[in-house]
Amino acid sequence: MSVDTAEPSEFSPRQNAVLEQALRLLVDGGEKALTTSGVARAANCSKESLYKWFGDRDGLLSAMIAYQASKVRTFERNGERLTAASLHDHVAIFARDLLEVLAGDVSLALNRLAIGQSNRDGSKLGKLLLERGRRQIDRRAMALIDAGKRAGLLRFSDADEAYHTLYGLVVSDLHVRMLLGEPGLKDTARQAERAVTAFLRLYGTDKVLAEMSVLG
Amino acid sequence: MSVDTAEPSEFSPRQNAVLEQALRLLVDGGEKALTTSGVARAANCSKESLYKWFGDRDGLLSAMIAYQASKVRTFERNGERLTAASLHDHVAIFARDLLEVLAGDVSLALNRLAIGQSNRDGSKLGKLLLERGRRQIDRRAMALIDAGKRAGLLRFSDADEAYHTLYGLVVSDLHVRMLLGEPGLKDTARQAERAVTAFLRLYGTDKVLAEMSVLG
DNA sequence: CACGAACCGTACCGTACGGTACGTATATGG
DNA sequence: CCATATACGTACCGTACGGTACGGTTCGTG
Repeated sequence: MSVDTAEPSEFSPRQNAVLEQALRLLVDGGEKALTTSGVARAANCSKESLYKWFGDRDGLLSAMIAYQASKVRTFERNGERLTAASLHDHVAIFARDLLEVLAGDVSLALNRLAIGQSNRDGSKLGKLLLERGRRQIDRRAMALIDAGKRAGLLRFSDADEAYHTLYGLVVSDLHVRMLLGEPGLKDTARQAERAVTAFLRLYGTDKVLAEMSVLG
Repeated sequence: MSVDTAEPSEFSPRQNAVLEQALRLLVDGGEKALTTSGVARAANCSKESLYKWFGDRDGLLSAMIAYQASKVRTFERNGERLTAASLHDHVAIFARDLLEVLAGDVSLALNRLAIGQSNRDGSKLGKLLLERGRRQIDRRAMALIDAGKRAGLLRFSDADEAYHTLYGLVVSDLHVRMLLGEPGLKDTARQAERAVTAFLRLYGTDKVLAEMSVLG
């Protein structure tokens, strides 16, 4: 297992600026618009530099994913003591954040890119996206539900199973629908609230369930 | 609202054979391998016929989706009286079928194709895929949970909400992971069973819950 | 049989992309 | 002030694709 040191800056500032422009091109026009000439033009750099820095086009794509992942930082959980109410709130916030991340322009564009290439390159980009992009949010969620269990508020045998249940309740088919381009999927608040209620009903201990029946 | 007459054969047999070959090319090599010349060669037809039948490349892609959707037929529900046990079984079967469909070679390839093009063509293919490919399975599920409600086994106010919850419980992030190329996601039986249990716990009436606590 | 429609195979065209090479400018260091 | 490195901009090359044109073949029909 490799050490998890997210290098402070995997690329030089100049290279970061180039990757930023590349992401912008990708978001605006899809993969077709992401040509090496286009990136060079948009970023005011030469194609020769592009190839020197990133090897080839696939290297550029990988670098874009790595760069974007390095930008997203999910704040660490503080060690406060959880109550039924605060657990509910934290899960709700997680749900909303998750939906917000998945619905982001850049996230959607990168997922589309990786999915489009996944049966050509042996899903190299897909693996990268899952590892670099999802680990953060996974860890945050796992820490949260683990804390809920330690506080006697959640009950489960397999934390991974519980997390995937939560994920499914929150996201449902929204991610794929957004990836397919379906518009007007912005009512995240209601969706998140429903998911939290269902999750707590499934995995909450009596303490939590009592609180819920009082409130709802 | 348009009449839902799935024409017995939207295309001629010859054209169906061509579309079959095109799907095979797409499944094997991804979008990059799906060239007009390649399709013509694989199907022993001329490019001229291709353009005559389908207009242009996008027309071919749309035709592939329509053709594949027309092949998938989900048997109608019979009107038998539901019991707690048979409801459980039917939902479990639905869950397994859903996962099996989503994990299919052709389904994954077409979803990847539509997603890859979704921010270029105004998500024309994505819309097509959702409308033609999902309506069948949606209707089947809605009919099932409606029957469960009429039999006094399920309780919910919004059938659409209940269905999306079931969908999320069954699929979780498996679909996107498969689209990204993650291998070894074949343990559908356990996943389906977990989803059914959770769904019935959320939406089952006392009748169902009693039965469940007896069984496990 | 003759005619025409549909179709096959191939050759062809324009374009656009990935990748490379070269000439020039800027800056850093001795 | 010179030398070296780095990077910019442009031009260039090979290739491969979408789309079109054309000659030859099959087949149904009057």
